[in-house]
Amino acid sequence: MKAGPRVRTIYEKADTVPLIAEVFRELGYEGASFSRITARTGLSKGSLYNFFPKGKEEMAAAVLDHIHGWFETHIFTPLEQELPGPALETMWRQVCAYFQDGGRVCLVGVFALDETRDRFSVAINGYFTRWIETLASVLMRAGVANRLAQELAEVTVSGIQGALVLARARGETALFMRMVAHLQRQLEAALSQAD
Amino acid sequence: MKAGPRVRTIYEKADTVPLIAEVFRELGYEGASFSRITARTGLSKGSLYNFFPKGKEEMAAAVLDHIHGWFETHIFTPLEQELPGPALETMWRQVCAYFQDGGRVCLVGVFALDETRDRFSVAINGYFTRWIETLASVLMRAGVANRLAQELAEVTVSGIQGALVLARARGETALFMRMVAHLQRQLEAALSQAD
DNA sequence: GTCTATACAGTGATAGAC
DNA sequence: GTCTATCACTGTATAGAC
Repeated sequence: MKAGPRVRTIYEKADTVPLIAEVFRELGYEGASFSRITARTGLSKGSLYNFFPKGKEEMAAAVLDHIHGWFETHIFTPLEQELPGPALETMWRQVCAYFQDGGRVCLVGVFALDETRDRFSVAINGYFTRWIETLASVLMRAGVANRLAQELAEVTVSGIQGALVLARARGETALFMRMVAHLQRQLEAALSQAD
Repeated sequence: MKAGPRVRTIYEKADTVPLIAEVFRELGYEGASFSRITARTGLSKGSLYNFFPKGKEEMAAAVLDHIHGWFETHIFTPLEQELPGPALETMWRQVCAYFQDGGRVCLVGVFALDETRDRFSVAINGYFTRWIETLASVLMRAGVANRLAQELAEVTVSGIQGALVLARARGETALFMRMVAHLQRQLEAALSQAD
C-alpha cells in the first residue's frame, strides 16, 4: 500500500516556502539572512540547502513563484472566469485579505524597488503584467473601452502598491482601506458609465 | 580676510550626502554597504566616519533629512505659498524632474517597505505627512471640500508611490508618466467642480 | 534528511600612521 | 582630515558526521 502522509514535526519543502516568504517580505532580499530564515522555519542551514541547493536565490525564486501561484488561484483566474461584477468583488476581498487590510506589504513590490529587481525581473514583471492584463480584460468585458480599461487597470494595480507603501510608512492600515475604497469607487464609476 | 571656498578634489560633507543618497536609493539600507559607498563617493571609510561618526545610521538619517529638505524647498513650500493652480503645476513638474519621469525610485518609499522603517519611522512618516497636508491644504484653498481634499491628497501621494513601484517593476518609465497624467486629471476635475 | 563544524569573503566599526 | 591596517562579527556556502 502507498504510504499516507507521515506525521512529522519537521516540514516538507513546500511548507517552508510561506515561512521563508514572510522573512523576505519583512526584511527584503538583502536583509533576509540565513540566521533569520533558520530562526523562522526552525530548520538548520543544512536542511535549507537540502531543499534549495542554490541557496538564497533559489529560495527567493520559490517564494516569488508561490506568491504568483496564490494570486493566480485567488485573483487572476477568478478575474478571467467569473462575471465582471463578482470577479471584481472577489479581487477586492482577496486583496484586503492577502495584504491584511494594509498591515502586510507586497513582497513583489519590495523586490521591485531595489537592485533585487534585476535578479528577478522576469518574475516581478510577470506578476504585475498578468494582474494588469486580467483586470483590464474584465473591465473590457464589462463594456469599458479598451484604452480606458487598460489605463484603469494600471491605475488600480499601481494604486494598491502605493497604498501599501503609504500605509506602512505612516503605520496606519486605515489609510490602505481608504485608498482601496477610492480605487473601488473609481472602477464602479467606469462600469456604470459603460452600461 | 576670510578664506573663500577652497579648491579641492575631495568633498565637503554636504557634497557627499547626495552621492550616498543614490546608493541607499538603489540598494536599500541593508544593501548599501560601505564598500559601495566608498566606491561611489571616492572617500575611504575613515573619511566617511570622520563626517558621520555614528556610521551608516547617521548617513541614512542625513540622507533622509536632505531629501526632505529638497522637497520642502521645491514642493511643500510652493504648495503653501503659490496660488493653487501654479502650486500644483510646480508640484507635478518637480515630481517628474526629481523622479526622472519614473526612472528613479523614492528612497523614503524604499525605506518604508522593509524593517528599515522602524529605524527611521519619524522621518519617514514626517515626509509623507507633510506632503499630504500641504497638498490637502492647497486643494482646500482652491475650494475643494475638506474631506475630499484630504482624500485626494492621500490618493495622489499614494498614487505617485505606486507608479514608481510599478514603473520600476516593469522597467517602463512611460507607465509612470501615464499614472501621473491620470492623477493630475483627477485633481483638475475636483478643482473645476469646486469652482 | 537532519544536523554541526568549518571555510572564507564581506560587514560595520575602530585605531593609528601620516 | 585623509588614509591603511586591523578588529570582531556575520554573511553565504560547503563538507561531512550521524
